[in-house]
Amino acid sequence: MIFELKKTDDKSSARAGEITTGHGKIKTPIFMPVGTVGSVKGIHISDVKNDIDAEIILGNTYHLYLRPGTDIIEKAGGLHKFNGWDKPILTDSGGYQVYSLSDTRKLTNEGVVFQSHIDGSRHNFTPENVIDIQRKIGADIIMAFDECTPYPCEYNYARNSMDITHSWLDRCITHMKNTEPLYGYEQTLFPIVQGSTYKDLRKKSAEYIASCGADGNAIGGLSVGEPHEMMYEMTELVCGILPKDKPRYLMGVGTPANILEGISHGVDMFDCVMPTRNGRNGMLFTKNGIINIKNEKWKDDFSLIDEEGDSYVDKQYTKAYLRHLFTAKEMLGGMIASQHNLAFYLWLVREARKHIIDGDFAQWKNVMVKKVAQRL
RNA sequence: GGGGAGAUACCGAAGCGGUCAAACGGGGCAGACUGUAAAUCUGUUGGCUUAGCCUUCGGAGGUUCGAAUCCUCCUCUCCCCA
Repeated sequence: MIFELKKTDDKSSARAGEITTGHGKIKTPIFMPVGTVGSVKGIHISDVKNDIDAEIILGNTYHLYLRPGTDIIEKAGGLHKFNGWDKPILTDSGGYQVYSLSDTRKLTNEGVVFQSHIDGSRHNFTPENVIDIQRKIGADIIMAFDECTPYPCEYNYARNSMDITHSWLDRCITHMKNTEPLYGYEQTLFPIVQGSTYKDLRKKSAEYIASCGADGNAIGGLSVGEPHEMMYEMTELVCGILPKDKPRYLMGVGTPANILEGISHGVDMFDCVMPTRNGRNGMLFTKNGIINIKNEKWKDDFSLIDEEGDSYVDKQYTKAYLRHLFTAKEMLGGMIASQHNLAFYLWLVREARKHIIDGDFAQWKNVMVKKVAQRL
């Protein structure tokens, strides 16, 4: 994997760059749609590619391992062949499930035993087999196995968890070196900074991760309920320590405003379920603010979903019609909203990149952050 | 024509003397959602000057300290038989 910095902003830490992978290039900053079980929920792969113009999507180790099972993915020839997405894929390691499924798992220094949310069966995840699974999935970017700590989190728990995540990282790096990609293209490991909301822990973790010399680095354990200012503060602190010549990935973030702030602090990659999940639940993100399309006020608004939107759904359907679909519980409603939201998120990061290159990112960002957070 | 059942809030439907402004569904309205156990979940749903008061359980009377609940009459609906 190669990362090339194209431009750095004068008035902020924002950067424009380009990542080259075995499945093509990614222009940064980038938003990566989440496709947990191998599908970006509700969206055809052709629309992810041609309408939304996504450059890379996510998959999830825990979920794909449980279903359809690593053997099926391997038989298919990897996730790219299985779902038909021929651009880069990044897989999360299951570290987020250590957090989100905390009621049904047991964490030790060795790894994590999960009880399947599907059938209750027990499954052992270690840094080593998580790498093996991701090798078989065939992700271009592989995430290290970590614990995403909850918020709030006691200092001692956060410190101990960070130490475990670091030790797991060492084992991931070793295991990456001892294994080979299965499908003929390079796979790159991203380590993950943890440390909850404690500055000293974040600093220590960022220094540790920086010292590993990986081709890209991630910031985890944020956007789990902490105040936005805290998230920005941690992001800024960590980005100041992580190497400048490697891409930085802020995991699980976020709202359009979160993403713009993240970019201004030097983040290059983002992913979040928000455009799809909130879309399925009737929330539309637009450059002028947030719409709850289920609200009564849209019932006879026959204007287009988003006059300035890039997706064909924006010009194909009206707000009143989309509201009707939600009211009638038609699945097309969630699909349209998801597609609109993803197209908007991709527009947002492309526009950010343009402004970084043009040199007026900071002032553009300050205006946009306010606009996109408004309630319409 | 004969026999039977019933009328409760936006709709369906419990309640069968006080703890009933009335369970529970649905619908309506609003909110939440951040490396997806989510096409899910939560709140709210008579009015008002809201620790209280006012008006509501088909209509009109009545019994009772007290009625959605008991009695009388009326109106309407549904089912069965002819």
